[in-house]
Amino acid sequence: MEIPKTFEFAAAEKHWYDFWNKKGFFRSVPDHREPYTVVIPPPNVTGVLHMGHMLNNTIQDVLVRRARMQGKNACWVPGTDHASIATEAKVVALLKEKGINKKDLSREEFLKYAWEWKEKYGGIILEQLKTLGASCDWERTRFTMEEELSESVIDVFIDLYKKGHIYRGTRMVNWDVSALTAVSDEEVIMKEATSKLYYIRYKIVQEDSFGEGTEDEWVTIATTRPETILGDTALCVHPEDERYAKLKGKKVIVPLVNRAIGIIYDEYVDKEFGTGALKVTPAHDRNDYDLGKKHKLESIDIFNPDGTISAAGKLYVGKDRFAVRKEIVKDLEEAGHLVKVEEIKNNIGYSERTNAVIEPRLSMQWFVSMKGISKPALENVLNGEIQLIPEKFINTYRHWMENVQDWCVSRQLWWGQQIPAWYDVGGNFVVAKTEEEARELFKLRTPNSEIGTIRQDEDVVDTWFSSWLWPISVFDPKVFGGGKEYKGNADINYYYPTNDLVTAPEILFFWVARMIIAGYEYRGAKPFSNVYLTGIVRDKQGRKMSKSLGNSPDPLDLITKYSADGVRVGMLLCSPAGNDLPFDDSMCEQGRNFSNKIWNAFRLVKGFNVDASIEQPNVSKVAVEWFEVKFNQQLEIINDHYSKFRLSDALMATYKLVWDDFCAWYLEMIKPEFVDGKSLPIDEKTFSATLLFFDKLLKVLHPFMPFITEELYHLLSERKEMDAIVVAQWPTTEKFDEKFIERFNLAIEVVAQVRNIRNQKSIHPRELVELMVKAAVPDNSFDSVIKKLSGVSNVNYVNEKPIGAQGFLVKANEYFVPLTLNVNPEEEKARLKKELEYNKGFLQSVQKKLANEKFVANAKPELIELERRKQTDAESKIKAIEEQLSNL
RNA sequence: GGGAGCUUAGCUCAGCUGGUUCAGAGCACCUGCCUUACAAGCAGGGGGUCAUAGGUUCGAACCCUAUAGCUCCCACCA
Repeated sequence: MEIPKTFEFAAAEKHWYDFWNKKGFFRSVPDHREPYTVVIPPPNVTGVLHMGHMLNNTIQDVLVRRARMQGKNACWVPGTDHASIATEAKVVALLKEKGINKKDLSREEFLKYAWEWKEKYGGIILEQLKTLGASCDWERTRFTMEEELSESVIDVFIDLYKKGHIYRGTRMVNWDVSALTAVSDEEVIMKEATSKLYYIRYKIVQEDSFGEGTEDEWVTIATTRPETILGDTALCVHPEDERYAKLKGKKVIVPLVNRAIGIIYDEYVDKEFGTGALKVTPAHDRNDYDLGKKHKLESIDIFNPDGTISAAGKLYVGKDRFAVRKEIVKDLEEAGHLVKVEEIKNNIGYSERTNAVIEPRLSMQWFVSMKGISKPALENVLNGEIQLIPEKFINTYRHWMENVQDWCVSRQLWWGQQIPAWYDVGGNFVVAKTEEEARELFKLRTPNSEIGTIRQDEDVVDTWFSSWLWPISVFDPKVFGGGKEYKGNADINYYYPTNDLVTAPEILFFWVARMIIAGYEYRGAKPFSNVYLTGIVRDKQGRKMSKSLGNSPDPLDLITKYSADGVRVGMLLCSPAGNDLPFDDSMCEQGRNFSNKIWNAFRLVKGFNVDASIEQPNVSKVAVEWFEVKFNQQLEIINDHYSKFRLSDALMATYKLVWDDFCAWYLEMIKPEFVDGKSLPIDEKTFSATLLFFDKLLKVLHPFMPFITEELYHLLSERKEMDAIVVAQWPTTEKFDEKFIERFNLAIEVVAQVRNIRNQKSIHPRELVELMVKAAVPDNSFDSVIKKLSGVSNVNYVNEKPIGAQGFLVKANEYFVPLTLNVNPEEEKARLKKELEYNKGFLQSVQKKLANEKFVANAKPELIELERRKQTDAESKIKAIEEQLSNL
């Protein structure tokens, strides 16, 4: 049967994925083996696979597959995240298209739509991961908002509240005017922008006057947000600023609204910035808020939640803040209050989810107090209990943890876990799981009074407040079972702590840090031992791949075009941990070509005719011996790369082992000759050794290229029912003779040199040449190799340089290829002279080193010995070249 | 404004505690090859003042200092 020239991957990928799944190879249940556990960073349930996921999940799959082959009980838990803001926004938008306004729906109705939509479109991404080959235990698939997991979130909220780590308070929060919710500091993205700085003058009046200023005196302030003057309640200057000494005992009038406000003095003001005078709007600026608290100022909230001016603003009511900014500038100018406008660079916060400009807003929210509970999370990263890879992220992590701010966890949304707080009509609240429990708590508090209707807090918790439990709750949704005595179920006791977490550095604080915090709080142990932080996938121009730029290829298209194995290899080829990955299709092409190379090596081996009666030729014997050694040497290197999470390096070492060592050298050595239009048969010994090598190589390749390796594993030999490479044993390293490789490398160099001469002289591949060797200590062990691989008919050992031959040197040995034609003495002379010059220079530098007393005194003995050897080597080399030259 | 890191071949990156296993790899490039496993290939080859300037050392890509450029993180200058 004719085997196709290229690997037909599409059918094979589907076939083998189904096979693995059906046989339950990805399934993990606790047993006696050592566990190896990874929890997936749950993608957004509404998400679609993008290049970042591809990189991330390829890495996880490589780690998981290798661990599985190492005999560990590998468990990779998949799942999705409910992503409250993103999903709610999506559902709201979808409803809008249908002509339904969220405002017209009850919470229950809205949630019904949301769930319907989740059931229909959610989790597509998990299906897509299967095409990549992800070996997750799909029976363990979890969703952060499923009932059990939600319950654990509520339990944890209540528990933290009881412990005093959660509090409710009015704070200045980041308000997303588009999603109509508070967001945490981490969800605000600061971007530098060029803004206008408006200089606006306020009229000065006597303190006791009420607006009717008589003096024509002014004070000018600078602001980038002129619309907020509607909420001004003071003007602030530096206490030592003489320019404003005249303000003592005065007031100023807020333009347009004509409200008289007082002057406060505070060192917070930077005298150099603007005019040194600052308007204070406590309701709409974090600093102003602090000033307001300090100086007991009134706070006027001039905005509605959606960013329009509220009634309290008095003017422009109902209009959007940015429209008002334009309008008010015009009005101020007309009224003669606008002094000048400057351009400045400043930072503006945008919502991570909706990209709306964040509005600082005073509101009542729930917070997690971070200082106390985050302590072990910092300590255990600093002391190496949890490793960050690459290490450079430790600094960032520490900085964040040392300056950690309280975490605003309430969100004014419906999609998520509803905060378990209950209010009575008087606005008093208790934190309880159910209404009944809440009532009891109220009763305990005020035993004598009647509890009327109570209502639950409308808000939900931040998504990260649920996903920070992920490494625990996927195994034991009870998390802590409501008490300290809770020991956890069998799963969590077996799988926790997990081993490796693979994720993007962007969510180091959002998620990773918080999982560590929750891990120590609720399991008294780290959630994982290693955190592998991937880079960001960028396009050729270095831009981040994003939907809006349209510069991201569709991963599924890539898989169709280059095969899943090809794409996996492509992703991993140049992505050391923490390095950005400049993505290019050509990398996948390289991956695809590699899998084709492997396929063709298989075609060759499969085509061998075995003849048990023939003896093993010497060249094959040497080849087998050499590859045995080479494989062990390389496997050791590959294992070492893995242990350091250097996956690109592990892949490259594997790539070269297969392509160069196995295909280019080994197979070429053992390949039977071709005579009379037919390939000669191969001996039994060599053949079985080759199959064994191939088998080992496939295993080492498997984590990177699961599909083709499984296919070939079965094509290479008959396999039993449950014998599959996915669960095969990772090859063990055996002792090897490094010296043998060194000796063989000399033969490789001779082959390369002869080939070079053939190339230069355009000698046809089928035309054989002779090779003569002049060596002090002849070693003919590799003559058969040299003959076969460089088209040499005979290797002759001689004492004199032959006439009319082109020579080269390997170490101190001289080699000659006699050429009847084509030898140009002048060229040869020039070549030799150049080589002589180089060696003389080299010798000189070595001699200089050895003559240096300080070097001899300070350098290590081995090093000096090495230098001495170099010296004698160079000397004999020079002698040989000089002889050749004189002979010419 | 504070902090961290980076700068090595056309591109992407290795180069461990200073010493030819120190100037490397893959891709790209150039030159030959349609040699019955593979043209998605084979053989060979050319590319680098290791960002710049000083210093330490017998010896520096590696250590120190300064300079330039880039990247990221954190931060309430209106």
